[in-house]
Amino acid sequence: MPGAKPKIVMKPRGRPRDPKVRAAILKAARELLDSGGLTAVTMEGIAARAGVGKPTIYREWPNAHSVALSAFLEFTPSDMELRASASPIADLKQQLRKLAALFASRTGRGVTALIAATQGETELMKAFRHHFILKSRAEGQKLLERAVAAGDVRAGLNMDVALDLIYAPIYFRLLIGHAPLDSAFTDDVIDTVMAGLKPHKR
Amino acid sequence: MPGAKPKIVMKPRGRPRDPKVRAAILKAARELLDSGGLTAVTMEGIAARAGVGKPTIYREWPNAHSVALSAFLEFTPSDMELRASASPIADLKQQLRKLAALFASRTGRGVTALIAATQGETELMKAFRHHFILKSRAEGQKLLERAVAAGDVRAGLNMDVALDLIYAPIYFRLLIGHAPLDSAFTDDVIDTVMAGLKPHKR
Amino acid sequence: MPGAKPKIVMKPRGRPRDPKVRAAILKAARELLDSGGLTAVTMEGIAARAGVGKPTIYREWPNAHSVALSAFLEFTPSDMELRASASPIADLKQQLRKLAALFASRTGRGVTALIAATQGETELMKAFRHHFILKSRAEGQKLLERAVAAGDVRAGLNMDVALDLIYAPIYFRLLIGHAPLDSAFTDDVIDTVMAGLKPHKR
Amino acid sequence: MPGAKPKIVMKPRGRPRDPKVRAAILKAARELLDSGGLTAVTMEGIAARAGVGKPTIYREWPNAHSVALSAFLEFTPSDMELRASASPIADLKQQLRKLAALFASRTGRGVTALIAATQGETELMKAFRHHFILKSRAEGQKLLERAVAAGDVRAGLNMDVALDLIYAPIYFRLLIGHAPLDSAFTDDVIDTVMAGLKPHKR
DNA sequence: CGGTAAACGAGACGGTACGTCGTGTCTTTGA
DNA sequence: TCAAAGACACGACGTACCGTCTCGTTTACCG
Repeated sequence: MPGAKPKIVMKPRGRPRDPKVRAAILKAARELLDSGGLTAVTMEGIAARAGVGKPTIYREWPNAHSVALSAFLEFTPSDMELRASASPIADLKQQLRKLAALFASRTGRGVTALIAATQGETELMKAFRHHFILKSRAEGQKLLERAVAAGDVRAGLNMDVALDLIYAPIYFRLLIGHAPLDSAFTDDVIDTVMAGLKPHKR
Repeated sequence: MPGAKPKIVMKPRGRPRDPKVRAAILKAARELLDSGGLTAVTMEGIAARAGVGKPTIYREWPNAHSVALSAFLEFTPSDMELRASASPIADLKQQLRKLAALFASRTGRGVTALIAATQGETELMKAFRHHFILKSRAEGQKLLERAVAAGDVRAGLNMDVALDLIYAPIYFRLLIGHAPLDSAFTDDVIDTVMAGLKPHKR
Repeated sequence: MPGAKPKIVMKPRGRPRDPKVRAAILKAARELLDSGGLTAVTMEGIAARAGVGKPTIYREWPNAHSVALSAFLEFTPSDMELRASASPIADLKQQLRKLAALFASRTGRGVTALIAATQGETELMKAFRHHFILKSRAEGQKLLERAVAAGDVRAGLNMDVALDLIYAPIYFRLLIGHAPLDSAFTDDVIDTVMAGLKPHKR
Repeated sequence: MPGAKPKIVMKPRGRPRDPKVRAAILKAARELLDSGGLTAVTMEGIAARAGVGKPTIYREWPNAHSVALSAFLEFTPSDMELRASASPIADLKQQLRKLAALFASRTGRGVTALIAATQGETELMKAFRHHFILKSRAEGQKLLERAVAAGDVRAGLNMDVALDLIYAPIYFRLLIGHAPLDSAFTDDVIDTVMAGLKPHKR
């Protein structure tokens, strides 16, 4: 698509933002999230820890939660580069394990709480959804399609529902905490989803 | 230790608590949660709206979130009295629809956010889990067992995982908001879980 | 006027204000004014030094300047109890000396700056004017009237102008600082005002 | 000192300063002082209103108050060109009227507050004192001396005190605001100072 | 029936964090 | 090399709630 998107550059006047400052802020936010949980992530705390003025933070983020989310997004490899193996189902299990590990981490736990605490349709929510939920689902969808092609999964399945069945349990256990979130569980999820609950016809 | 726990009644001296005050507090909390979301639920706000002193609230609840949760629990029929029909699967669908409706309501949405925002293992969390999650799961388990007995569901399934597959998607859509949470969806969840993803053997 | 002024008492509900807190705030304000001048008198500074929360101060005063003025008014004997001597003129000189000393002090200097910085007709200004300017003028007026009776001052003088001539130079020197403000000066002011600039008729 | 001070011209390299910029800054400062009082005069406000960068202002003035004072000095005829009449006393009255009018203006009121708020011996203070107070006093002194020569004023008067008596009341009324500052008042000041308070000997 | 103890409203209090504004210094690009 | 634009560290602003406390008042019960 050459020539498209004229990319209005709007050359920025004045002193450019210092990337080191941005990095310090994100680092501070992540450290606070890790050490003190969601409630420890305050604008004042971040500013103090990063050695930065509050207005500097407000210039880029509207509130402390945004900073924490940015930090999470920045520090986390959103494309969790799966080594495609022969079996799409095995790949799915691998992806689920990684996701679970990521969100079960200190920071991940905090971000999950953060997301949950964010009511309504905010920019924050959209960013998170795009970076993690949708990306995971897109990958998952590709894997499922490959599985369909390989004959491991039946055609004509309701893709949206199937994907929810796969990814929802992770967040569910994370939030409710009624049972552990480990790789045995995520593997079981895939197995059970694959097999269904109906008795096998024979 | 038979006969132990003599149940020291500790005859209550002084003025007894006024049940109307308690009701006013819960009412105020619920109204605030409905109208202004989670952030509107503050101790001061509740006290002002209920025409009550702050210490009166602190006498019974440790923080504003607890009050909101109490209000939700109090106002909500936790036993969602299912009319048992002939088909356990149909009953399951019915239960899921009710759950979805409950949590998709203004108040339910608020409580969900509240729960999500509650990090760590608090009394609040436990109460919520007991009243809603575990109760739903217990009912669901009974239904599944009946379905097994009826031959609709295969024996030997991993019950914990199966229940998570059933209930997780509701919270997932509620929290992430990537797709609507309606009865069509909850029905599809049951259907897909039942059928599994594998191609039907013939 | 018996029976008049029904004096609606409006019994104060809730916890009464702690006079010790009030005292601590005023003390802190005065110390700051003394040590760091007007710019050192900040709400945050006062709160920190008094070991008091900011809202506690805002409950009684609208801004830092008010606190400083209150402190000055509180700590200062506004009725500078003059020992009435035989000569009203001598009494006037004595009063002027005291006034000059009061406002030339560290705190007095600060308050003067404060007053000057207060543009417009604020409550603050009115309070200050009432406590110091008007009180001084009232005393001065009495002294002048006694002097008229004693034949030391001519009758029919423009009292307002005369009083301004007496009190203005103190503030003038204080604010402009073009020449020292000492008792020699204040005595000279009285002498010159008394004698006038015209050559003495003989 | 002939030949000395070779007047190192320091050939100005680069872009020369734009005199229009200076004017814009002073104009903005004066407008702000007029419209919003002393507190409205901020570096940021001036820069924004003048369409000028903050450093440009800091290059010439150390703080916002200085700019405001400069603006006042620049826009104001400091030599209030008195038409010398036959009577020095009448000239004095005329001068006092002009002074009062000048400082009673919106801007003048602001500058007065500014001066008063300036504690300590700053450059600002000195500049103001030199431009207005001392200049007025010098003129006044000349007039008084002429009056002495004319026999209207007694010789041997304490000149410093006399001048304070003349000029102080203007600032006093301006700052305290207990009574109006009009030409009737300034005329009365002169009259009363001239006549003194003592009864006329006969 | 009168004392006493707790509940209750009101609100003061020491705090913490909020989000904004102004300061004075700096580092860019553009003229 | 000056000017504009604006980033930056800093610090104070005034507000909102927090959770604790001290009041005076009300309402039961118990002696």
